[in-house]
Amino acid sequence: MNDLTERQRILLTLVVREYIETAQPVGSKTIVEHFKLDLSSATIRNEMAALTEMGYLRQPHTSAGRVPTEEGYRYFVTHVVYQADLPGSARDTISHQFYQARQDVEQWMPLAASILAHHSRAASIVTAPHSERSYYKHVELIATQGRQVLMVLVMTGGEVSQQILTLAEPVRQDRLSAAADRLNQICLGKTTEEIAALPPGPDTLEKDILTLVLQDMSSSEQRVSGEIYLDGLTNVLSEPEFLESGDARRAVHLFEERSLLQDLLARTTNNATVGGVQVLIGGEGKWEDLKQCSVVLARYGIPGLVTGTLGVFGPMRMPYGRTIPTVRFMADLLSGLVSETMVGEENEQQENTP
Amino acid sequence: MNDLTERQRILLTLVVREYIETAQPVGSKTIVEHFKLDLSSATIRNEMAALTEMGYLRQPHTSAGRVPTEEGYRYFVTHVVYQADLPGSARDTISHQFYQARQDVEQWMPLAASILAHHSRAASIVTAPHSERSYYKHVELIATQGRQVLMVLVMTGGEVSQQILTLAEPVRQDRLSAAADRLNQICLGKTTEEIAALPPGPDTLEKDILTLVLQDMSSSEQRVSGEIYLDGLTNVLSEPEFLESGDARRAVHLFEERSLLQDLLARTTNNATVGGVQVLIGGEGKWEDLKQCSVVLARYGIPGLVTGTLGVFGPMRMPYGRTIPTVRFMADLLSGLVSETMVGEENEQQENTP
DNA sequence: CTTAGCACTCTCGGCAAGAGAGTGCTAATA
DNA sequence: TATTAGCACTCTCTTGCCGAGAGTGCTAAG
Repeated sequence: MNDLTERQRILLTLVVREYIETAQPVGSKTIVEHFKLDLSSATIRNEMAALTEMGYLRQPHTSAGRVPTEEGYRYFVTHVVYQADLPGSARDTISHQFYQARQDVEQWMPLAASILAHHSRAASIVTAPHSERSYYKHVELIATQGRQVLMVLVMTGGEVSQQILTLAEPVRQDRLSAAADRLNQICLGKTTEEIAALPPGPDTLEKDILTLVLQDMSSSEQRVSGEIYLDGLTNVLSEPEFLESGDARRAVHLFEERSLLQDLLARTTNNATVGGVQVLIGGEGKWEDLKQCSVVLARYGIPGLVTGTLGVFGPMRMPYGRTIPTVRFMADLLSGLVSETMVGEENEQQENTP
Repeated sequence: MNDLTERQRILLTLVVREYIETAQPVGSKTIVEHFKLDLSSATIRNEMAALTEMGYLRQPHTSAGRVPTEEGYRYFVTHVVYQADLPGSARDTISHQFYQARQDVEQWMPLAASILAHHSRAASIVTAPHSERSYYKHVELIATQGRQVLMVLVMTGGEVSQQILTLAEPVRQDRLSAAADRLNQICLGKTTEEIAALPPGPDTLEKDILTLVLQDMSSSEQRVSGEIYLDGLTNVLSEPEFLESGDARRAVHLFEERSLLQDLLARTTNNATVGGVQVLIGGEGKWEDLKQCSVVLARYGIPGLVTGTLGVFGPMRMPYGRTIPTVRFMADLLSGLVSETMVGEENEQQENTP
């Protein structure tokens, strides 16, 4: 693959850059004029023919300019922009936005999605951090009308889940509180297995609740990711390649169908690339719905403990030079937030100047 | 407005129905053939001319069939389908789906959105129930690394909010738990004002937390609605009127920009209609982005206490006959769920066979 | 190896012609 | 008086065609 001459590499880069910007097939003349090369258009044509031969460019029809192929984008991404860094000014803006929202944990994920969408001018996906193992922290029982009880379960790491429990007969709030207190003493910090192994107490109310707690914790462990946040769909829809063809619908469909999205995100777990950012170009033959699209993904968090995924989705003609560094930076930033917030077990104190 | 003859009403209904189904301007001949009327197309033409004169129909161009105007849809909605009922089979299906998810409170809203989207074949909006007044229920403090503390605040009704608190110096978990316990004893069931009026204690940690609690509770009170759930965007995007024109983008934009959405939803608060379902046709001159669209909205919950909004968004050419009853039914269903789950203060027990 | 020149190919916008759909009007009819 | 058949008219949509424009590939010369 690396059989490109220096000039061919430069040329390919120029074509990709130009096409990304204009969405028009780019011709030899355009290149010469636009970039003031000391070459004639005929030379460029020869080189372009070579690049086309090699599979990096293609022509929509005989007399049109060239358009990058998936291979062409791939070359561009891996050899040219992959190592690019986010400009300091952008880093500062983003950090600042997060600093302002630092208190409001619930804002983090939507904010991350919004920033990603805005900076990459495409659609963004962010999943909330998710623990592979759940540790019991606290349960709360709230009496509602009739025989129904609202259970709020807090797990270490701050994951909260709510369930409704219907009892055989009404129970007063004070008895519920007492039951919750006892469970909290018994279960604090325990894993699913440890709780399951506890000797069953005499109280049926407590047994019922424990069952529900276990169910909740294990279903949380079985989930692949935390909640999914999306933003910036409009950015994608306004791209020319989506305006007409029905591809837009297919792409949005992928976004709405959570199971498909999960499938896509799962990809990052197995298949990590240097620097953590992974670029899927044109669905890589696996996702029919992503034919004309690219996805830039990264994983964040503490590997093996709490992790999440974030990424950007857009047309194949995507400003990778800005998207990739942004995704990388956001992943680092969220990793930082997660490890600061992560609840260690009796971890040493650790100073952190803001 | 009611100056329509019986035959004109029927005809208008037929035209609207036909157009909703085919998305094509409907001509006099089509009507006669399709509905086997004992009239000639010439008669239909005369009546159509009259309806056009009155503003219920219009012609895209001289020699095309007729298309309903906004007025036409409005007539159709108020005089024809508004009172329609959801078929029993659909009611059963929906009830069943909710019954299966009854335990999982967190599933309710996404499920409602999904069902609405599916049954109305359009995009759906559901806001989580939201209390106008917050009552303190429980606070949970979780030590994380360094000087940061994760605070989980549970309010009556089951609203949960999370915040990060950065302390002047590290504090151990047991001290945090003690502080939380004290606050929970003092504040249980209190409103924002009552908590604000409490005499300040000596402990700075507790004071800090109380400040944050108050801030959280009042910001929750100031919000107009709970979290917003969307679904079924793809349904809308695949409608022919959105496939081409850039209107799709504008509509999706409305969906993404939460502030616009809030604005739209706020409408239902002031301006309720009989039966609770409100239909906005063509933006009603107020929302430029909704030019070609309609929105069917309803409010659910317990008025003055906990309420939420739900609705459907689609092209003006929407199957109102199915959408309106579905929205009404879902609103009733969610109202039921909310009032069952709602935490009364020492409310009497009340039997409820499932 | 580079470049000027040229024939060739393909798209796209404009234009005209014909088909098709649907209307409005008029005059005849029940 | 209400309905209907008939007909001329209008407008859109498709098709085919033409020429302009853009870009290429090839060849031959520098």
